[in-house]
Amino acid sequence: MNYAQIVLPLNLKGSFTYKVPDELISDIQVGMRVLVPFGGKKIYTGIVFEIHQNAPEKFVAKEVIGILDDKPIVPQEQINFWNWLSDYYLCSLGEIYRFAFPSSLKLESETYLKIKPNVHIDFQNLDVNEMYLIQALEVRQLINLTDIEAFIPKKDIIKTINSLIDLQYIEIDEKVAEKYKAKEVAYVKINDEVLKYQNITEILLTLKRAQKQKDLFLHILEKQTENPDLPIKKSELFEGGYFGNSHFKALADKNLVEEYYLQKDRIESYEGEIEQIEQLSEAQIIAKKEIDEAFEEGKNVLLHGVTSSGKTHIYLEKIEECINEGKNVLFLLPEISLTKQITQRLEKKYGRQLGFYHQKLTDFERVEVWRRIRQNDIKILIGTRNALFLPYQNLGLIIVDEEHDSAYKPREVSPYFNAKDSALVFGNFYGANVILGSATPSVESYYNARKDKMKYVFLNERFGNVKLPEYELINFKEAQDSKKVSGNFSLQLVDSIKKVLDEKNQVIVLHNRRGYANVVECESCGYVNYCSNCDVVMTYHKSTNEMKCHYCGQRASKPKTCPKCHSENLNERGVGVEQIHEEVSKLFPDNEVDRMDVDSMRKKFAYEKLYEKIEERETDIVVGTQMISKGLDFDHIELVAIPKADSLLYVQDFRAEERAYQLITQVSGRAGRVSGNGKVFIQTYNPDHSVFQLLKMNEPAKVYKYILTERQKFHYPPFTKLIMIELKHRREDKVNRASQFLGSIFRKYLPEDCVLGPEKAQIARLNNLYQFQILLKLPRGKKYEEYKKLILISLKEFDEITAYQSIKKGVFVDF
DNA sequence: TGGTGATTCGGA
DNA sequence: CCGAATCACCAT
Repeated sequence: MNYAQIVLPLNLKGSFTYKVPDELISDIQVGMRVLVPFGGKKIYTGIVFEIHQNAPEKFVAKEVIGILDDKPIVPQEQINFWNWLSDYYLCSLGEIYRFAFPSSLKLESETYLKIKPNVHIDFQNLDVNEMYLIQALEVRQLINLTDIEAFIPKKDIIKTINSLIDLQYIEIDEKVAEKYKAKEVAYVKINDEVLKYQNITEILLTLKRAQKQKDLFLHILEKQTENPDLPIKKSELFEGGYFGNSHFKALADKNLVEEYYLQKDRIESYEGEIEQIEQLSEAQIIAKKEIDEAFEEGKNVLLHGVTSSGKTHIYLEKIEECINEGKNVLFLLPEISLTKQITQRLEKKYGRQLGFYHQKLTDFERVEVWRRIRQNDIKILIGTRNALFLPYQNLGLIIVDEEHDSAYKPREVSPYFNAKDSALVFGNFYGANVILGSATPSVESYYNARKDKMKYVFLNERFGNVKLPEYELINFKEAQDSKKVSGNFSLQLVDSIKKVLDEKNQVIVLHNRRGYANVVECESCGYVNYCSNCDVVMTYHKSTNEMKCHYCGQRASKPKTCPKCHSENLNERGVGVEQIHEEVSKLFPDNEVDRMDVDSMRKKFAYEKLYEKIEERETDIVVGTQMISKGLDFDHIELVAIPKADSLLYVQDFRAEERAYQLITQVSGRAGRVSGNGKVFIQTYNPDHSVFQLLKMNEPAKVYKYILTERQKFHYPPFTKLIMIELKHRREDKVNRASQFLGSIFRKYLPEDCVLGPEKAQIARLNNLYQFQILLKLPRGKKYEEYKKLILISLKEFDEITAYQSIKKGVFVDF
């Protein structure tokens, strides 16, 4: 007897055992998709993770229904990777599977209704809904459950179906249908027979009384002879409106031309010129050499290149080398909107061998990329974190660009994994080299590189030896005391900006807080507007004149009077980016000032439009949130201003300083990219703060040394490992008790100083769920593995308490 | 008391 | 995660 371990696309621990029927045993292989029944009568697409002969003892295994692939769709390297992810991040294989696969590849059975054969239906005794359903079934034979909603009220559906089943009139059926459909495009050509055996002049004679048909025939013939390998699109013929489909049809009826179909990629590839890469600078050559050496030793690389140092040049060289060795490349980016520069350059060089994979593709587009990767049709794949799950054949190089970016580990979607760290392991499974690149590496990566776990390669100069921007700290307290301020801007800053604008250059103003004012408060009774779903005050957005909750998205209109005491003295407190934008517009009325944040970029192509506006220098000042630190590589930005820099540091998070450093450095990098005269103004009440002082020195090593010392002092990563467990429930008392209990289990197994909490989460209630957190601070190395086993035991012990099963639990490794 | 919506539980 | 089973509550 043969059995298989199957992973199902459900959030369930581990894999499930199924019997492999004898007729399938010769075809089934690890990594293939199979159809299996699960639960009541549903059929799912599972992945074969193992084939063995051990009959289960505690239950009777169901049988595999069928195999969907003729060769494995998940390569062994991916299977290893999934197992590692599930083990390291304490998440289930099912979760990973659901995340990894486009849903068109995960077929699920759908429930259909049909009329039982040979029944006599007595319409007299049916109610209206039952009548509708029967009539619909008589017309359509099969009806999908969701379609019924169109003609029966939702609440009556179950009742209607059940009663008809009781009457033995209808039955339920499960069907699995292929979802993916190739897109087909019509092409035309001259009938082969015509070309071989007939005389063109004769044909033209027969067409002499149909001028348009004749013209069309000649048009197609001409195109075809001109370039026999280039298929002619049918739609192309009708462009300009001279020919119509009737002309074509007439020719086709005479068997002179024919129509054929080709499957078309949904994603258009670049088909323009192919270009060579530019020469590397001296510094780049040295850096590249160091990378080569590291790869020889089998080491991965952290490429720390200051802004505009031309990391991309080096990537391009390494990509080229890898391709020449016949291997493929995976290029990871934190988000797809940043692809512009890199893709433009790669497209010109590799054309059709380039593929994209990211969250914005439709499902069918994803499937097409899947197939092309599987057929080894794509040499370079540019993608976001979900591109780690494509079925690569022969991966030689992985590049993780902007490796510090937090988009590599979003907290909102499960499974919770960090794509940057995972890429290193993934590369290992494939025997591929990995480069992590950034102008501001994460402290963890920097530490690992310095500890020789990776090779540290530092590119300390901008390309073409352009000078790095200069930092200037403005003591805002002093400016205020000497009355040299206008709102949130010191006169010194205003003058500096003016100077840059006078030279027809551009300015960036960073203020990392959305909305207009943080809080609207009643002056007489102190009332503030809380979100009804979350324990969070709502932010005032002036542009849309509404209050928004930034966590659950709820909106409300702005109160004109205090809802509690009806006072009209409503006070706006806390400065948001909208307010800074308004201020800047007033300070520089003759200049064009634009705002860039998630709220103003919501409209379609808003980003593209603004990007172009800046590029064409129609915009003089861009005011924005952290968004402006990414991808805005323009030649004429000479000044970056951060009017309220302290707000970047006042965040309750041990990474606050790291983040502030990264954000300021990234946004500064936009200044003086060509001129080398870039200036960065940081307005602060604490000009002596270490982060600001260190930034000013422009010596990254000192910044990292400072942050690492702090981290070591307070036992934070990279010196310890953090695991955070979050419990959520609608009822506060229940989740409170549950987290106390879980905390006590942890304390039973782990040393006291490893367990912190439970505590109310910073946002105690989110979307009507109360949340509590337990933080585990664990030692690194061998001890960690030991402790992790104990954590697993603890979590299992907790799961066994039935009363707490309704509590939602999230486990975040490397929090 | 039966019907409805919410909660819990098992799945191979 | 999904559906079946069970539970809790309310109107009749």
